[in-house]
Amino acid sequence: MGVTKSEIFTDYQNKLALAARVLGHPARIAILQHLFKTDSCVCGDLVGVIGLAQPTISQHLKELKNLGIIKGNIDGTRVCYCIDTQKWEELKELFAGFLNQTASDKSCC
Amino acid sequence: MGVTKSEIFTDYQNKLALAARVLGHPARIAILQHLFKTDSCVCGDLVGVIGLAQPTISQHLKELKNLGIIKGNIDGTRVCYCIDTQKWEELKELFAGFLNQTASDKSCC
DNA sequence: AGCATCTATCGTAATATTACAATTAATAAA
DNA sequence: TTTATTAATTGTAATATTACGATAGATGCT
Repeated sequence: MGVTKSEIFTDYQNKLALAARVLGHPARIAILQHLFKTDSCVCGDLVGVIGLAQPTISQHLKELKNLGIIKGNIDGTRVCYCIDTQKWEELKELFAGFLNQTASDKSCC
Repeated sequence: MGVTKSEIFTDYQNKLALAARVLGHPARIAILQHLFKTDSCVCGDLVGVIGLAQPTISQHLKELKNLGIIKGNIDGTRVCYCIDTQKWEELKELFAGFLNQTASDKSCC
């Protein structure tokens, strides 16, 4: 086999796992960090900043766009990217709801 | 190719991405939810709860253990699992530090 | 129009992940 | 000691991911 059995899990479980998987690559973390750091639209210098080939960066940007947390805007021959602040808040809430769970320390473990 | 170029990224980027990737499967989300929900040691009923084969569950548990967020404790023929609350707090901080970044809304995007 | 620049897509190779049957290992119970 | 029970490991097939060269598409410039 080798294909995740999404159908046996809840929508929440699938949604959270999908979001986590998109964050699960250092290049995508680096891209997001750079977008926050410049705090402006980043137009075309991502390849130089990250250090991967242009098609690879394009592929990572596509996944971030698919998740919805970045937006692209065509500006001549360039494309400018920035964080979708609305979607970022939603992502934050999604993770917070999961990570803020608390467990009591049990003697058995 | 096909192998992530970890060496071009920072330790933080690699660490966060690794943690996110471990959370990036619905079965592992489901396992963690179950551990929190029962708020006690879960001994042996995970296969029935999640709905995947025993070796598959064992494999997912191994990844969660490798990340350090769950602990296992041998109890006769069974193994009891629970959340490592210390490590969970660290994970929470790791994600919070990243997710709490804010961006201003820019007109270009 | 012709050329330069930048991004997306296609094709493909290498590697990683997911799932499970079969087996092994370890303890409990009879 | 034999048998039952439970978890981990091994082996393997199917699929997904990652990376990049080559190419295509779109816009700007001369």
